[in-house]
Amino acid sequence: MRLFDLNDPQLRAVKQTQGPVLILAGAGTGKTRTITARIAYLISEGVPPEHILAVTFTNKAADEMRERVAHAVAPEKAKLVTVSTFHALCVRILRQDIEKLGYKGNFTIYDQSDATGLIRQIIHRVAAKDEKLEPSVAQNAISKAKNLGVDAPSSDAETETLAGAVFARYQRELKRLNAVDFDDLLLLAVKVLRDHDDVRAKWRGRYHYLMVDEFQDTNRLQLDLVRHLAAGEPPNVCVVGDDDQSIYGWRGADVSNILEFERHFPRPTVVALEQNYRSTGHILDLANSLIRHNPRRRAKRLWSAEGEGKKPQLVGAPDDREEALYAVQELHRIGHDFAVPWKQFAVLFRTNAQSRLIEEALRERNIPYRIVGGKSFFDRREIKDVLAYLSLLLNTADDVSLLRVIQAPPRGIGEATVERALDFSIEHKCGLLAALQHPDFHGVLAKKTREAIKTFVAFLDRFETRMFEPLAKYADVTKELLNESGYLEDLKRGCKDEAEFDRRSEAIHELLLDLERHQEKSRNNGLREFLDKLSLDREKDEDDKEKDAKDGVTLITLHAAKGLEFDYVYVLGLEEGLLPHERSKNEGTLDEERRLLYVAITRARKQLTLLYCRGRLRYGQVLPRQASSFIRELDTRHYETVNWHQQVNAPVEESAGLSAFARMKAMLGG
DNA sequence: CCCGCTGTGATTTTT
DNA sequence: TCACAGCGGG
Repeated sequence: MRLFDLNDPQLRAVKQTQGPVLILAGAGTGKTRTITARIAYLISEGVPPEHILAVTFTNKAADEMRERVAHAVAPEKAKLVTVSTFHALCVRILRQDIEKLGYKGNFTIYDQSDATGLIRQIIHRVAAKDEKLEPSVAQNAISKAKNLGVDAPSSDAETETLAGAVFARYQRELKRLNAVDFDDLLLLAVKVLRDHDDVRAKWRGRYHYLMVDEFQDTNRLQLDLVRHLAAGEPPNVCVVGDDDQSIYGWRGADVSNILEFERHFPRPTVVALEQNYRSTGHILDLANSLIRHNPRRRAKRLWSAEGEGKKPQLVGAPDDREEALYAVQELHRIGHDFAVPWKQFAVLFRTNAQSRLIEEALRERNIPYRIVGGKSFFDRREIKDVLAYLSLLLNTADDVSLLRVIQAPPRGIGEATVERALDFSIEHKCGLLAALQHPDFHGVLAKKTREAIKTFVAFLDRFETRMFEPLAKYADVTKELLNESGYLEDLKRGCKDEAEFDRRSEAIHELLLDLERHQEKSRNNGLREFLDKLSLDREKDEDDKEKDAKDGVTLITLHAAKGLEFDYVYVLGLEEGLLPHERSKNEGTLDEERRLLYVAITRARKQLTLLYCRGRLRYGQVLPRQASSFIRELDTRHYETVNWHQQVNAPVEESAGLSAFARMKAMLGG
């Protein structure tokens, strides 16, 4: 690592290896480079690389850091550094020590939708006829509680409520299924470290230097985890983050972790990185002028050595259609006139629904685009089905997977039978698979159903044996399983046309290829690892080449844009009620809304356009809108207001009549 | 089992 | 308006 590439504060952060260190890394200030340099420096100072642990939130960040470490130090040393996400780290801890908590080591990890399904089931079972509870609402509440370290309703009174009862039941069911959800990974890891001195000692002995990225996004459990892992007195914990970019409070992230770092780790070295290498001056000053209005924050001021640049623009459009047309027309013009590749442009918005008008406008002009987010590869039905088969073979107590598998394909075990088996399993406190096989259960069934169950159970047995035979190839066995179960046939039957079946079976094929590659690399226990990795990393790694080659405008939510940067950025919907969002007023999270806009502004390298409209089509009606109160907080010296009527000199389009109408309507409404 | 009807609710979503 | 879950009928 070339330390002379670093600026003074960065260098200070790198060289302070002992005790707690807080690096306040403003947007675009070279955070990752500083962390990487610090790891390299530790190694150059003689710290064994296997004693270094770096924790991130996303797999993407972990991959990136791993790669950069590999470039900074000798490969054989880089390999020994542990770079992991919070969740993956917890899986490692739990795979070794979860038995101390009464789970089995081969537990299944439920993703969001698995968990939702289970909660839906439980509500169905627990709720009285006149009671209603949205599964997602319950799931959110449960998640929030768990993120605070609570693993059961805190009082009898609470258990009396439907939500409380569902919570209690959900935790109990998970344990019975030998399954954990994402929050459990943290919760249980903290628990096992907290309650078992030997476990804590083991993990503390392993890592002597801890680094945590995006510390402003940590929740209470994650802070607890760090505290349990941090060894030494004072502990060598280096956290990196930016309180101004804390935008995940609604998911349990607790800014006070970074704001009150000194309380958790006394007498830290605090270094602020303020020199920004991304944006031009006006953009940074605009961002500074906004974020200044937040009361609780660590003072810092981004600056650039690269000059003022172009002033950001503020555009007020008559309605959302015009807003979209304006943004697209502008980026089209710039892209065209200056031959800027489309991937240097991004359109940012608060809610996913806002992307539609932009999409339409881009399509009209034949401009390629990509939408970040949306349905992932692993949410696809056929992929979930195959993974359910594999999970079930590894953990036959996993009823959620069993329920999925039992009806894909339909095999003569219908809903009624499953319902009865479920009741039986609850009554007799056994798993669903055990219930299906129980002689007492068979008593009440028709002969045909009994036979169907026998066939199914025998089928599972057979493939369990084959899958875990020595030298068995997982991918091959799975292929046979999908054929022999009739799954593929059923999949084909369910497809509208040949093309759809090709798409779906191709997806499965890809998955199995991944599995094959994975098994070749890892020795034993490879299937569990494979499933773990998939549950924790939803990103289907497209070929990097493919990704790079693809050019297109990025359409992305404000949240998802954090950490990214683009030459030209358009931020839509700076309106009261949208940004800040309506709900933030009730929830008292105006600061976080402000940070959200701050994050958006600081994404731009060269040029920034902020847009709002006076009327927005919502639920079929044009509603009058007011410009965001945040606009008043922006320093007028650092942006210019675009006069709509003068600016819009575009060729008259078919939309002209409509927009005049909309404008009139908006005027009348406002 | 599949389809279409009806009612409902509608931020953000690293893992 | 629109998407989607939950249902009743064919």
